[in-house]
Amino acid sequence: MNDTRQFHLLAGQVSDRGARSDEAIYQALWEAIVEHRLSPGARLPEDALSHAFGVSRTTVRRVLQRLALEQLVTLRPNRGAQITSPTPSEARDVFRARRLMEGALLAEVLPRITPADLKALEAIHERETRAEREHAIRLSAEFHSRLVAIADSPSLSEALSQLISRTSLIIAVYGRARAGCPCEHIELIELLRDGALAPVQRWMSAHLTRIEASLDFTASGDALPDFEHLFGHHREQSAS
Amino acid sequence: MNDTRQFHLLAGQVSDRGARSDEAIYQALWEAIVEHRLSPGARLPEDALSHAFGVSRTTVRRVLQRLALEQLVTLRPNRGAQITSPTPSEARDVFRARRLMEGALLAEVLPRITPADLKALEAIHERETRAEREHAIRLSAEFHSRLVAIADSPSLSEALSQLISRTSLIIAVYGRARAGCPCEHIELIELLRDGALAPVQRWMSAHLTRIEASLDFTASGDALPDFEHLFGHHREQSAS
DNA sequence: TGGAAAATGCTTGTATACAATCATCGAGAC
DNA sequence: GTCTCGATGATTGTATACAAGCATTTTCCA
Repeated sequence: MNDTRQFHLLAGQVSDRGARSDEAIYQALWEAIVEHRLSPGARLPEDALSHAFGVSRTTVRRVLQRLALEQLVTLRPNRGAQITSPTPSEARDVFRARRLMEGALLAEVLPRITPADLKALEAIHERETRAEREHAIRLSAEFHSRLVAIADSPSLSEALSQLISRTSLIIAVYGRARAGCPCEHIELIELLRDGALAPVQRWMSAHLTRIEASLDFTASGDALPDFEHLFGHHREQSAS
Repeated sequence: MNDTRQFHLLAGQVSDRGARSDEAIYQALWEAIVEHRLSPGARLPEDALSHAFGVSRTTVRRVLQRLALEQLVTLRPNRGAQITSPTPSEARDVFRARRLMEGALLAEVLPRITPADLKALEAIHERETRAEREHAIRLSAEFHSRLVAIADSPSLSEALSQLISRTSLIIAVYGRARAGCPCEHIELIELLRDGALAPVQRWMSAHLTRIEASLDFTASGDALPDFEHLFGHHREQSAS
């Protein structure tokens, strides 16, 4: 019943509609997914989204396809889109991939890191500790993204960003307590300041393993989120 | 003048049209790009493609968006799609990313490799040496894809596959002689058989660096490929 | 009363129509 | 003769219409 209002709050964030609204809609959905306001398994009817964002289904569909290629939503033929529920094996794969990539990337990060970078990471960590649960999850992802960005390799940054987003999804399904303890990140900053590669790599691997170990793969994780409360009303009934 | 016929030959490969033609069209375009039958800079008019493949622009557009997200084609607003011409800095980044990822991945490959895997790699190498120039490029990409697949990590395989495809694009623009000497791959197979990690990693890094070093970054690389000869005529004028 | 089959409603898949934007070509003025 | 401005053609961007598919519910029969 009235799916539309569920997404309206989401659409509220979208200011510049009209020209190139794809990016805005993508951002809104991406944040909602990463911040766990949209739970895995949630259905994403094109009609409701198009109405909420004030665009046609064509535009919504394009954004959904992009999210699907990034594995954040699953597109089943004739069944529509829903937030991806990673399987346990997919989850383990993502952590393995992250351990490998982030470990290797740190060797590129360390020689390039500047005091400004450390300051930026500290700032994110600071906000992490203060933020609400939801924002903390996004900020934790932002911390890792920012870290790998120091390596200055667009290809690797993008690949890892996708893995990081998917991690948020995994935590949404299998996470018990909070996601990987943001408090831990301060330890990494100290190690980065020291500048020794091996300890940094060891810490990162352990960090990711700790998060993975904190998961409970027995949970099912099928939920129907409350879209109405999520995105609020973007415009009344509208339409001509 | 009649762009349509340019793509018809491409469409000829697409047998199962109708239900879920996306994958077939994607494959056809992907192969044409990787095999250098479609050169960087080539424009991809939606109308011509839709006519050649016998589908609507909607379907073509979806495939083009996917290729764009994989960085194989570039989508400029109101200007349409064209095969991506990687910049020199993008090219260098791809090689750096590949050195890093493939190097790290080999540590995962080596413990898992089986005699069957070695046989499969040998088979690809065999076909590489016999194939025409065009197919050799695709087979070289396939060799690397197959190699990383042994690590059994879907996430990493997909990420690396994209980098490998982009490498083909880079060679198309900046390559002088043939792409990285397929003959070299036999050396890697021998090293893999030995089973020592360090030499394998060293070889791979050197292999990629050799390919990169063989490039000429002074070339511009703007060309308009002959679509008609490329894809042939898929169906006459058709349409109702 | 329980199960199965059919019908209805809703959602997606595809194609097409119309509007907007850009590139090209031509004409005119300096 | 060259440069600039205007018009025309082609291509893309968006929205909508229609058809096809799935899910649910209702109804009928055992």
